[in-house]
Amino acid sequence: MSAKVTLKQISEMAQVSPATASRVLNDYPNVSSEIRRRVLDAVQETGYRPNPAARSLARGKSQVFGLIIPKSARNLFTDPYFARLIEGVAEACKEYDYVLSLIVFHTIEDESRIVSRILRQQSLDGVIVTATQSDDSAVNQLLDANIPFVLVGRQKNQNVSFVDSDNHAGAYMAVTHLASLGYQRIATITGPLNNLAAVQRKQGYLQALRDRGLSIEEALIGNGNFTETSGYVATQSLLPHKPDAIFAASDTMALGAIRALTKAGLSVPQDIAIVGYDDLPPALAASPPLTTIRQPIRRAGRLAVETLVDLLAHGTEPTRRIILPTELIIRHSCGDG
Amino acid sequence: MSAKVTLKQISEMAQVSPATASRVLNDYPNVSSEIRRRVLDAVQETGYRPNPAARSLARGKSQVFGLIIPKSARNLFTDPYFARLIEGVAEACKEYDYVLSLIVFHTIEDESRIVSRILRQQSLDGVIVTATQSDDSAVNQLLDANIPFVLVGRQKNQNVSFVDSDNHAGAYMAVTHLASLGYQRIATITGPLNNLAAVQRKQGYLQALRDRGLSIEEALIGNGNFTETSGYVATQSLLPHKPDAIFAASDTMALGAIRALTKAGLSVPQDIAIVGYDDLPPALAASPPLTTIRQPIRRAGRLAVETLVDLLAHGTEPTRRIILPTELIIRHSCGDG
DNA sequence: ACTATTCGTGAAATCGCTTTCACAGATAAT
DNA sequence: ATTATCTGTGAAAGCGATTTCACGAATAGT
Repeated sequence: MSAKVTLKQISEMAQVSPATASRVLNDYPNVSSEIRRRVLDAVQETGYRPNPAARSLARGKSQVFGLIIPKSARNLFTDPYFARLIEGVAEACKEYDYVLSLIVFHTIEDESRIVSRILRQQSLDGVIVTATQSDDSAVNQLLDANIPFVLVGRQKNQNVSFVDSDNHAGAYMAVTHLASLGYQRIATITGPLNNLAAVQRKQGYLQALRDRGLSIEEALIGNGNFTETSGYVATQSLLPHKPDAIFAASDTMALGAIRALTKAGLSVPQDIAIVGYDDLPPALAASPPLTTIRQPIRRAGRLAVETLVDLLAHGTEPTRRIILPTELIIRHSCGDG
Repeated sequence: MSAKVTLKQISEMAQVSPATASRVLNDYPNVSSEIRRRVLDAVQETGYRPNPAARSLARGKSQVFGLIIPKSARNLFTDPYFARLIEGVAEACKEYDYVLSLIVFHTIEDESRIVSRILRQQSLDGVIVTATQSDDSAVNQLLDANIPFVLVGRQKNQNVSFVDSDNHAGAYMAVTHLASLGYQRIATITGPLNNLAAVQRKQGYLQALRDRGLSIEEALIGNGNFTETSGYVATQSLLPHKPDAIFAASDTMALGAIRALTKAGLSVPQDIAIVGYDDLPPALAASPPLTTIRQPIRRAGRLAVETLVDLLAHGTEPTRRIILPTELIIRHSCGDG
């Protein structure tokens, strides 16, 4: 029950050559059912599992996927977003029998260097990259190196496979919801605009305003960077312009907004309505519980893996573009529900 | 610059045998400095990196650590705790040149099965286990199988290496802080008592009460399970007994407590003081910002890896027991600061 | 009935690195 | 001076799979 079993032993037990045993294990077509059974029995009996290192060496594939989280995401790492994403990725990797290797950059030199190390080392079959900024060099390096990868969250470069949620539609939904409740002076707090998701949410906001016939006021657009503090600060600069509702491009910023409003003696939603984005746990616990946009993060992680598997099996062309739907979760920060 | 470089090529460039080249790469003592230089030069020039699969195969080690997160932690996975822990672990793994393989259980059958799969597969050099419950079978299996591992967070079984933070001292500090501010009827909301950390925090609470000469009242001890909701519920059952302060064994529960208090028309800290535990980001964003106990989670992750490396190098005996200090972070939920 | 395919199987090479063994030359011990 | 011990190095044997090649048997084609 203990010492490692090898293919050779299996083949002896089944009285076939290792070659044939290997064929059985890899589901090759041309093996007689009789032999297939004998081998499978031996495997069953011994609890044999192929040695991954040997297999990697012989096949020239590692059966490892890397999940790379660039330095720029460092502050975001405390964000439950990543926990969710990682969870989805880990789960799917396990299912497809890949080992998940987590690669977190900490310093900038890391970033440029590690990617090239990955290549030489030929140790990753594919890579999932998340939280890229518009200018991320990692993407280009990966591209140059011709190593299969998929992005979670889009990037400007059109020529890559990605899975993303529909930021534009999510923001549009949020703002439309506010408008339909009768709010007129709807402000927004954006994310950092070097992040494509942030840009798209902003555009969704603008589009909704236009479609609703509401005017766009520069003063009602505050800039944040997804952090609580930035939400707090942005809200303070928004207040003089008398918004009656705020669409924050992340829950965390929405929380900051609430804090600023409370401090200013305003109450939510009586004085100002708020919609967040993400539907992370704190949104539910906030007071009032936050109306927000939910994006299927875990599913995105899983799909990223599945896309990668697909890429490996069927080639990287054409690039896969997957956009997941978002939902409006109505709670109490808009005065309805 | 591209196609994979092998040891053989290096050895040819340096005009030595592959054996010697290997020696250089692995820092063996008996190689002349002349040859060492030649080999190193060739490595430099080609950007050679040993093929991990081949190395694993030859050495019989995988250079992979597993981080296993049992099913029981599932609900906790949204907890930033894990993000932090993973970050620490990932960082240290990278430093020590290990690949980190994330193993998340989803179903119970998973748990019992996967561990045994890990063994057969001989694919993990070591394992870090977190969020174990008192009765976790994974630990015993690992023990039986003789595979090196370290726990993050203690467990009842004394015979294992672990890194943990000082839960008892943390709780003690929190409660002592409340007592020294003059609070007399200090309640607590515990974590699930099948979790050793929760038990230890409760004991720290009790001890502090005793040392301060405060009486212990069963009615002031509420049971929670680390979730927001459980904090909310526990607080409601606590209120009839008129506590003037609450020590919640997690920030998340503290948030639930605040919600319950607010709903009951009580304000923090004027009516009731609160101390949390963890110092996760929401603690800062809460209103009022939460006084809490900070534990060095990321560091714990890093130390777990280092301990594992040590275990591998110097044997698993004696078991390593590392207890990290906690800090009291004073903010505004206790009426001071 | 006879050559041409297809099938099922085993022998052996290979993947890239580590490690044991043997050996010559240098150094130390007697 | 002679034998014993190191030292530095290379040849070659693994590590445990996969895969190519070859070959006899079975099947198909004419």
